Amino acid sequence: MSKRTLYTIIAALIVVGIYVYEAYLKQEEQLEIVNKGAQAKTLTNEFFLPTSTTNQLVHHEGYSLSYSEAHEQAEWVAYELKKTQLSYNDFDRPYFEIDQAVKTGAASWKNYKNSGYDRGHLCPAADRRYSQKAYDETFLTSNISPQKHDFNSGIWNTLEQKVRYWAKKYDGVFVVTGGVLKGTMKTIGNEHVSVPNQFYKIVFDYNNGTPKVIAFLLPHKNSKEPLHNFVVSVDFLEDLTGIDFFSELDDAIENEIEASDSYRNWRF
DNA sequence: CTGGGACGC
DNA sequence: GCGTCCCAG
Repeated sequence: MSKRTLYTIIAALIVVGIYVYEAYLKQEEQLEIVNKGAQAKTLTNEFFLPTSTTNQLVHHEGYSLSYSEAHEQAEWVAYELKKTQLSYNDFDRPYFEIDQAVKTGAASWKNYKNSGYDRGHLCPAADRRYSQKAYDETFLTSNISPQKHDFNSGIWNTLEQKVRYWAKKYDGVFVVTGGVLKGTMKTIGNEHVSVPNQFYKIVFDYNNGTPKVIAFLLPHKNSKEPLHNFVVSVDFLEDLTGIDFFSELDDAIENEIEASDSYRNWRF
């Protein structure tokens, strides 16, 4: 065998070796994502998770979500906000990243660039300030929806602050939130991210005597009306979205709390 | 708190 | 792409 042939063979082996090694690394990375999801799932109180109409559940450590590929955003994001998680840590805002745990491919943040719409958090960054990791995790593109800035910084922000107030007052709450992905919607970006015409939020107090729930449906525009003007029943939201929000909850409790659109048990 | 955009490396 | 600075609701 000539030296030249030998060198050619060695070079070929090196190329193949690199290729195999890269494939190995990629597989390890995928496994890590899957394991993290499984771990997060066991840490999540699954009984309260809504159903996924899109059959794509994603679990992160700080929240779970159901991703709608058709609308390039979550149909719901759900998380527990414990009283002990409320914190005044002031982390630097990271860059938004594509959520690699979304198998169909989460939207790029570039869809939002110069769109005129905010990258509106569904699980608010301020609700996950108990650790840098949890905070950064809210900046995944699976956790955002296009929102008008005056809405996001206005009545939506007010509602998010109210949730933190309730979490403190009632020693923790469960939260489910999202845009209503129905009807005719405008889209933004190359991936056509839908702009919801309404946003909802459900707050569940599970450990303060009798379980109680309050649900809001807000048009996608800012308002100076009081928040209680936007209270609806969970049943109403279920009819609107097709999502079953408390399917794992005891039926008797479920039926009672879902039918109510009263806010008499909630202090504003 | 909720976010945006411009500029330089 | 990342850091820094300045901006508004």
